[in-house]
Amino acid sequence: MKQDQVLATVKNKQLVEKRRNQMIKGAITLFKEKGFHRTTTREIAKESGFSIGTLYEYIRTKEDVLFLVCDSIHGQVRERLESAMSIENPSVSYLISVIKSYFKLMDDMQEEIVIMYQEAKSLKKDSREYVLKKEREMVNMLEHVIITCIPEKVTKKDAELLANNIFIQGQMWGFRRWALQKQFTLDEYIERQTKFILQALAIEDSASNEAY
Amino acid sequence: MKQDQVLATVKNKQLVEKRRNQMIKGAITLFKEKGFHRTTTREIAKESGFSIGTLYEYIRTKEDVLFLVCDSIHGQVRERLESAMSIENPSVSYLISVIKSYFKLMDDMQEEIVIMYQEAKSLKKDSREYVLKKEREMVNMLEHVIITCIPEKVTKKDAELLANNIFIQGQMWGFRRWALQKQFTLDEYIERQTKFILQALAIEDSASNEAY
Amino acid sequence: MKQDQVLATVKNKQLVEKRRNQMIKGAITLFKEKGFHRTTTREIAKESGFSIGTLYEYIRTKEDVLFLVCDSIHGQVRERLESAMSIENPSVSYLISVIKSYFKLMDDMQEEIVIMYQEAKSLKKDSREYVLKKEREMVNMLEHVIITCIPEKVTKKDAELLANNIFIQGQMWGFRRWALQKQFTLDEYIERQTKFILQALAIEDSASNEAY
Amino acid sequence: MKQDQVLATVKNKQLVEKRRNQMIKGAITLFKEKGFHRTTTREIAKESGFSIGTLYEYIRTKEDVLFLVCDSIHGQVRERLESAMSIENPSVSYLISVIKSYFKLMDDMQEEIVIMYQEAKSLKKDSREYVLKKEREMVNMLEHVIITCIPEKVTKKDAELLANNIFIQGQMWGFRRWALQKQFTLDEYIERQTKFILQALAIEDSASNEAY
DNA sequence: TATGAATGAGAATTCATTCAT
DNA sequence: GATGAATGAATTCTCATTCAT
Repeated sequence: MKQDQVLATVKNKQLVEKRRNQMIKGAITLFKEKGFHRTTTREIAKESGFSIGTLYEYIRTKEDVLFLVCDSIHGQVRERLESAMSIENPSVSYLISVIKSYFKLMDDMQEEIVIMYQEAKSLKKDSREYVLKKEREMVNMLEHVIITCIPEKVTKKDAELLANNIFIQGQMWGFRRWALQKQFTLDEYIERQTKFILQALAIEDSASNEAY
Repeated sequence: MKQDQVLATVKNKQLVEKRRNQMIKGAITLFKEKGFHRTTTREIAKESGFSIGTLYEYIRTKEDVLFLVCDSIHGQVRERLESAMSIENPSVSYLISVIKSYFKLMDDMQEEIVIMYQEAKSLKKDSREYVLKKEREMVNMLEHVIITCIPEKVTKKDAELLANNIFIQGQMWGFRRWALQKQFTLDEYIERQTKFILQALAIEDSASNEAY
Repeated sequence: MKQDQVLATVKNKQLVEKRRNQMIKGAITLFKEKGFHRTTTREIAKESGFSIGTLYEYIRTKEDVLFLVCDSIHGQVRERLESAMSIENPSVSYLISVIKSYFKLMDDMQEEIVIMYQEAKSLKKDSREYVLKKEREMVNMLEHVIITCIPEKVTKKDAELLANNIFIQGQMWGFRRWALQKQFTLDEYIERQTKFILQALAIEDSASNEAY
Repeated sequence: MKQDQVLATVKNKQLVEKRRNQMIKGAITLFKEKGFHRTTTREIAKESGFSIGTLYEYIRTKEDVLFLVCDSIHGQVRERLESAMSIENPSVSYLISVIKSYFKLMDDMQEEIVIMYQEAKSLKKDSREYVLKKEREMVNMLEHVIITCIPEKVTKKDAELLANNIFIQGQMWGFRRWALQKQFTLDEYIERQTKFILQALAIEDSASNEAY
């Protein structure tokens, strides 16, 4: 984990991890409410259950908190995505199930995703690139599934674009919830988006139906 | 235009419009560089070519600048989208041309779109809702084109989802440029996304090819 | 009148007087509401019925407005006090009637008096001294009445102190209205204060009763 | 003490009290010179011996400083008045001594009294009412002494008015010092005012003389 | 004379960060 | 390791005053 990019004064590794988790939890709660810029370090410290002095024993700057938050969110997303992908053999229905898992995951983590979207630009170059790299890895995971599941249906570039499309359609669910969640239930949304994807690839509906 | 939601001390309407345009231009330049929060009102005034005092003759609060910027961007997008849509009879190739225009538009306005995405949440409730309403209208325009061009191919809900997909795919081009613009030229991106869309609707490729 | 201490750009004397009267009227209205410091020159101009530019054709600084206001209030008080004093022969009942007139006057001008009390210290040295001199003149008028009406009852110093007492008892009526005006009607207040004054001078009550 | 109406960020109660006392001292010095509105928070901080940041750890707004100052002055006045009143049996000479103490007190605190008079109106409703209530209590203390010392000489209403008169005659000494302190020494002022009061109540001079 | 747009010094307040205890 | 008081640069916003038209 590249959490170590963020320097702590405290040496005890376990303690650092424990405190940072408190911090991330507290910060996410606050960032959801008021965003990064409108949240003060004092508030983060308080919400995390320790003093402002202690907060600064575990980070160097306020931006570090944002980085830890982004990193943590990515970690969670990745972990869950990996666990959804680890087992099965490549097949259309496996692809469908991965898409479904990903969309459900995005539903669970709506607010975290919104935070990342809106605040990541406040990271400074290095951290931002690190976060983007992580994101790219996730898109690559989707791309990989597409390629392995339906190799004869897509070119590399198709898969790439498709992976990006799926990726942001998942984010869109949370990001544009005020528009989408009025019109669709999550299952409906998943079903329809999946149908579009499969049809775009000229994959028979039957496969889709089976998967459900 | 609901620019009048923002109160000015200065009475001369023409002057207000002129100065606000200077202001919007200056602010966009700065917001592109450093975002809304990191830009100071003094910088905005300077970049706009007048003093801080003058700035505040034309707005009430810093947030007003953001609102004016968002409103202006929406206005531009809408105007160009309308001019791309006004003329022709509904047809598949017309649909294709609208999609193309929209994507090109999003390419032109990449940075403005990014600003809106990342900063609109800093608007307070009223303004935010106003901006969202404008956005919804634009999605509706796309939806309307879809429905009128290929009525027999889509249900209302299909059209709705599709319009949202197209909408964010356009934004994605700017938003995820670091990923996409390495892999695709704009034309390639348009062509491939269009292909996916048409195939998803089981519309013959020929139509697509014709349009190009 | 020493209004000429305040310089105007405009030369036409009549116009200057007219505009200044508008100005004083407007300013008093506003000062009553929010005090001198919380009132802006723009508000004064607006309330007076002309533009900020015009305002500054008739004064040099904001403080000038305050001076004009204080001067005007004093002028009014003095004028009314003089008219209450001009006619009669000295006598106890004349003294009583002057006291009564003065208290009634203070009742009429409560708010103006409060303004003067609270804001005069914002005048700069010169103006403040001028205003204080005017005030002293008014106390002198009361003192003069006392001395001429009851020469055998008071020494010079007694009269002086008494005049001051009466002067501030009149102001107190407006100044401490939240306390006094709950407990006393104006007439009652006048009657009781008069009684105290006369008794302090060992003047028979009969005189007081006659006067009423 | 209702100093707690003013919120501090700092938790240590003793420190809060210490710093606020520094602050009140500094503020009074400055308010005497230039009044509340012309004094900046930075000046207050500097005069108090700490930084502007520290100042704001102990208050929320500039107005809080004014409230603290008024509250403190009232506290001092009350304390001294109470200590002047606590001991003796009711009697005319006791009344005389209380009046004397009060006038001496007003002499000592002239400038503070002037501050309160001129600036209290800048407090917002809640605080202003709180301050007025305190003032009323002080008048009540005087009234109580009057009633207990010379019950057969005054009605309730007489006592009430008298207490108000004494109260403002004390304030007048500082408030109109430019007029009074040229003509009278403090002792002379006290003696003469006392004489007027007693005569107004038809109390023999002998009592007055005894008391001196 | 009248107007009102422009100016910028100045004010209150915030908040990330440090450091002595 | 933990605390929280202290700091002051930075920020938003105001408003008296000027001056070209």
